[in-house]
Amino acid sequence: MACAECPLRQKPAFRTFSQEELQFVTATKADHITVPPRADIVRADEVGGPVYTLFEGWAVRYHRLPSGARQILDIVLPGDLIGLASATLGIVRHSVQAVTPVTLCVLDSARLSQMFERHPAYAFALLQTRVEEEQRSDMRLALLGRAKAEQRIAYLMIETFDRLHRRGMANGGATCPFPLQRHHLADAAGLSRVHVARTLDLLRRRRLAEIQDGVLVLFDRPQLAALAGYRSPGTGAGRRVIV
Amino acid sequence: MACAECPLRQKPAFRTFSQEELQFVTATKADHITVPPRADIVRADEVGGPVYTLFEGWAVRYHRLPSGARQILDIVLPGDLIGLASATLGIVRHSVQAVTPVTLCVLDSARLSQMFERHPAYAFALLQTRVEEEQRSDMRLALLGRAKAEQRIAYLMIETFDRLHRRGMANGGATCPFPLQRHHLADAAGLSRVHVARTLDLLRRRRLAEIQDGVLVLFDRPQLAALAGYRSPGTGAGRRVIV
DNA sequence: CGGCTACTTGAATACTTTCAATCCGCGTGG
DNA sequence: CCACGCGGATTGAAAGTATTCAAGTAGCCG
Repeated sequence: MACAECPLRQKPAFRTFSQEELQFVTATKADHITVPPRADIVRADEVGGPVYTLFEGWAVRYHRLPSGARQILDIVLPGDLIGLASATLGIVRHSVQAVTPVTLCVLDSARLSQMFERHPAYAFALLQTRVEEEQRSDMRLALLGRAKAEQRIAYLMIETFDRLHRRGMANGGATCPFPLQRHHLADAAGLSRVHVARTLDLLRRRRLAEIQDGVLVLFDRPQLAALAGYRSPGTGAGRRVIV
Repeated sequence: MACAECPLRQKPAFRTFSQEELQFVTATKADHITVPPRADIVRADEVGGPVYTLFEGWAVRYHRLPSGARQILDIVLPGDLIGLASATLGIVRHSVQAVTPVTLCVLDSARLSQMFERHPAYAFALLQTRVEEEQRSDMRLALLGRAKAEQRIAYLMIETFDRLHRRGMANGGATCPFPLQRHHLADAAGLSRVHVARTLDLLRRRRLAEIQDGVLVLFDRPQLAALAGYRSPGTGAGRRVIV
């Protein structure tokens, strides 16, 4: 798959490239690989390592605590960058695990500094994307620190739905694929599996949303958003960078 | 205060500048202002707005939930950048509040894109700094999602101590200024004030650490770090950017 | 038909919050 | 100079919220 034909690039979530930038990215792409579910794409404390773009499938970025507990830091969706830390700092402190079968574009991380020299606008857009991620991360921080179980689950549902939607992966309505299982949600929301199950049950019985057979359905998005305190991201002022 | 003489720049936490970069920053600095405790430096949903460097004093970055609850997203220490989101995306979703009297360097945010064009190495270092912040943010996420109250407080103590230490603000030993009050800690750790008080009491009686009259004392750093699961950041491979 | 994994349910327990009362230090104004 | 008010800290008790432990169900695959 050549970058020029990449279907992801055309989705509203992503920035449009200049001709030169596209050429640069194409030259930076080194490979195209596949990873099975449950396999680690990146391991914490790994040194060096390439940068990837998730092309297809879902993954989770997570951190394992000394106690053995796991915290999912973010859900990685198609178009998201993986391993920027290893490219900039030389080391990652988190791991990334495939949830579904996953396809990755492998990028030559050594070319990152060249990108800064030759394509400043592109580099700036990369920074923008990081800042946006930071804002999402801030919301999750507030979620874990101050929200109740139902709010946490509701928020994750809507946020993920919206992220997919902007990538053209939510078939119009209020439905999208959702391959995460109870234990993924638990580790993402800072809850126990049991409590996640009860909370999902609650949301379903209130006719707000449900997850059934790998599909998320938002029955009542306005109420769900109100419950979760969710606000959709601004009017696409800064658009995401896909590398 | 001219940037060339800025005492912060020489601390180990910060990157060394080239002559041209220093000149650029000096030209970017627009003003030098002071803010009293409890005042907001940045307000959520503000559009535009300048970029600041915290020159002196402490501040907190926080997010207010619809419920009225507050989550402190990060502690802002001297040398930290404030308001990068407004410069890159044009809008911030968090607020920043002064904890102590605070002095700020005001920077012309419009020059940020020029920086990317003229000083790619500097721009790259800025990205590095963001990635480092992201790693710290990841740890806090894991803390709020999966750690017990004592671990949360212990972690915040050591991390903050270390950050100050690298800025030359922890007088050698195991002591540093700590102007945050119980309610700040509560909002940072996702706990109630009452529980923070009890937890601090516990840590003091176990002779691990205490906060007394605005001063943090780490009695037994190794045990405290073990309790919190704290790992000091790598061997300064990527150094922070001060703007 | 096992054996596996994901999910569900109930009860007991643990952790944290909320509420309420009290104390303390500090600056103000009588 | 001292009473007063205020914000912050402390303490005890009661109420929630979420976890853990323990069974038990359902679906899938060899």
